Amino acid sequence: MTKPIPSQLDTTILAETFRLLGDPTRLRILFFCLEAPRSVGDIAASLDLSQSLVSHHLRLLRGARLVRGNRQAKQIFYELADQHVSGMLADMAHHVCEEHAEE
Amino acid sequence: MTKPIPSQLDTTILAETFRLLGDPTRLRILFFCLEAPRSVGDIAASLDLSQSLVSHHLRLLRGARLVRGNRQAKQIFYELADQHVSGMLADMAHHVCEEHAEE
DNA sequence: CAAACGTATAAATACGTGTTCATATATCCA
DNA sequence: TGGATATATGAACACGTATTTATACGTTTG
Repeated sequence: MTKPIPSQLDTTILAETFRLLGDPTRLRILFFCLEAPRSVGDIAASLDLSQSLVSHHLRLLRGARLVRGNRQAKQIFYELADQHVSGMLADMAHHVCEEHAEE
Repeated sequence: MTKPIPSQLDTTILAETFRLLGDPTRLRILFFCLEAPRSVGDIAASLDLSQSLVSHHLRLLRGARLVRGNRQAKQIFYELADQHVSGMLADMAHHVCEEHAEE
């Protein structure tokens, strides 16, 4: 039940994750993949982004193990990789709505 | 019990918060203030940062209503402004420890 | 009031990074 | 195998931003 301060290293690692979540485009991609696994093309078309841009962002998200891609024929379907992340995103999506009500 | 996708605007707002959390220095400041309200000088000394740098970061955190400062004589003590944020940070601090155990 | 202390602001710089454009890799189909 | 589709990669650029240095503002105490 302690509330220890994370080490500087832990903090840096955690910040790295937050940093990735801190881009609107990436966050939109994550929320879109939160509903269901989505192909790169679907993401690009649905969010009105270039295929290249989506791919670049997915690479970063993959590198941080935030998303996970499954090849299905020509397409690759991406989904949230971690229960932690998807849970947190869902919470955040919930909180962001409440924020508007406050004050 | 729905799991709606946040609007693009909501996502941008949320990303703004994540972006602020995505810097190691700021995150260290937040964790340090999570334990107790801290003066700017205390933050700077304890985390080995310049007073100016701490002040700059606090300004950003204040702007996003993530921290809140109370003047006490010459010093200003900063603490986490929002229950949401402090709760999330505590969770994160918890998760980041678990991560190490995984795999 | 003036000096001292604590904090905030301004300007400048160095660096990272989001985006685009062009091209490469990979998988399927005729 | 060759063409078509889907995804990934590389280079280049524009822009934001974290940090430093110097200075200003505000508050307390002689």
